[in-house]
Amino acid sequence: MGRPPAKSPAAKPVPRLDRGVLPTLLGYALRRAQSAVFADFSATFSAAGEALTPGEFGLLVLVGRNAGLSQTALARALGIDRSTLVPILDRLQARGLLVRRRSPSDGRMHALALTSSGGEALARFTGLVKTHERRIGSRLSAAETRTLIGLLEKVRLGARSL
Amino acid sequence: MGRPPAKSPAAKPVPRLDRGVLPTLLGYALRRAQSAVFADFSATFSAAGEALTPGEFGLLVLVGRNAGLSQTALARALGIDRSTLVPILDRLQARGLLVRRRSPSDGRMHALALTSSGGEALARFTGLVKTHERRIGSRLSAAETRTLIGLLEKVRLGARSL
DNA sequence: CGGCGATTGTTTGGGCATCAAACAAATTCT
DNA sequence: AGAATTTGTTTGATGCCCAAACAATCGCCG
Repeated sequence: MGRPPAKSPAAKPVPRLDRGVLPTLLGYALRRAQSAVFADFSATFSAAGEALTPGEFGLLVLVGRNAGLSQTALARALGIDRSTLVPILDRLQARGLLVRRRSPSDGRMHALALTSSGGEALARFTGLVKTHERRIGSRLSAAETRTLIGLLEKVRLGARSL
Repeated sequence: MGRPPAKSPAAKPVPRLDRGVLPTLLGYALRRAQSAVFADFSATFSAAGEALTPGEFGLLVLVGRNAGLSQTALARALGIDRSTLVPILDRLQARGLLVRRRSPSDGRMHALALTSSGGEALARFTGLVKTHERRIGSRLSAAETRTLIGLLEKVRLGARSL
């Protein structure tokens, strides 16, 4: 499938370009893997007629599991600015997946919560994520997957320059 | 500066929020590691008074190592659309790091090449990247780093849904 | 108890990545 | 020669990201 067996002598040279040091770089491998995984995530959802990004999934899980979370706390957990979170919540709220309720104890805060339909959607999404995870981990044994997650965690901690 | 050592009993509860299934997900670990690594990359460069993204570094390496590369070939290698590449090259060219020369053999193509100053800059950048790589890999043995890169490659191949 | 400082969510403004669609110029195929 | 393809570009639409400024609200402290 790479190229027509041996037909046209030099239809498309496909020069197999030189990547220099890149293949030895951890950051490069990470970036490429991340990109492929993101594409697989998107494809898995759109194939099921759903639309969601990994970030939105993480957000929904966090809100679903932590009742009455504030936007600032959520932004912190996601590692993004509070102002960045606003349009994301707007969209999710417009889709009817979550609501911003005024906190009774503190009039400044919004207590975030999934709607019932948001809860159902999250269950559905979680199923799709499991399918997706099965695919991206298909070339790894269960032990390798655990190892990988552990190593990624070490990288994350080592990178801390924030 | 983090917080007053042990003064007020419950100044900020910091509720340690529940991440649900997220910690078991490979995609989640990947995304978090990627984010931290990106931040470390930026910090490493800006601390040295330079400014570059991982993507730009990869692009420069590719152009430096593959003389006369066309924009379409480069976009393919980077996994982005040719139209996305245009403003990126504009910026790099404006910084004097590379040039678009018209190909003598094919008037449609641009033969990309680093300028001499671009070559010098790339050498400097490569040094910074090595520093950065040392930091993000600081909690890993050399063997673990190799293992990690190998596992990431397997993930990338497994994810192929393009 | 009244004002001041801190916190929260939001708006605005700027930057950058990404894709799709449409186009002119150049090349290649028929 | 004429048609089809390729290449780089422009335009338009999303979306993420941050910083700075702001109104509303809360909490502390005099």
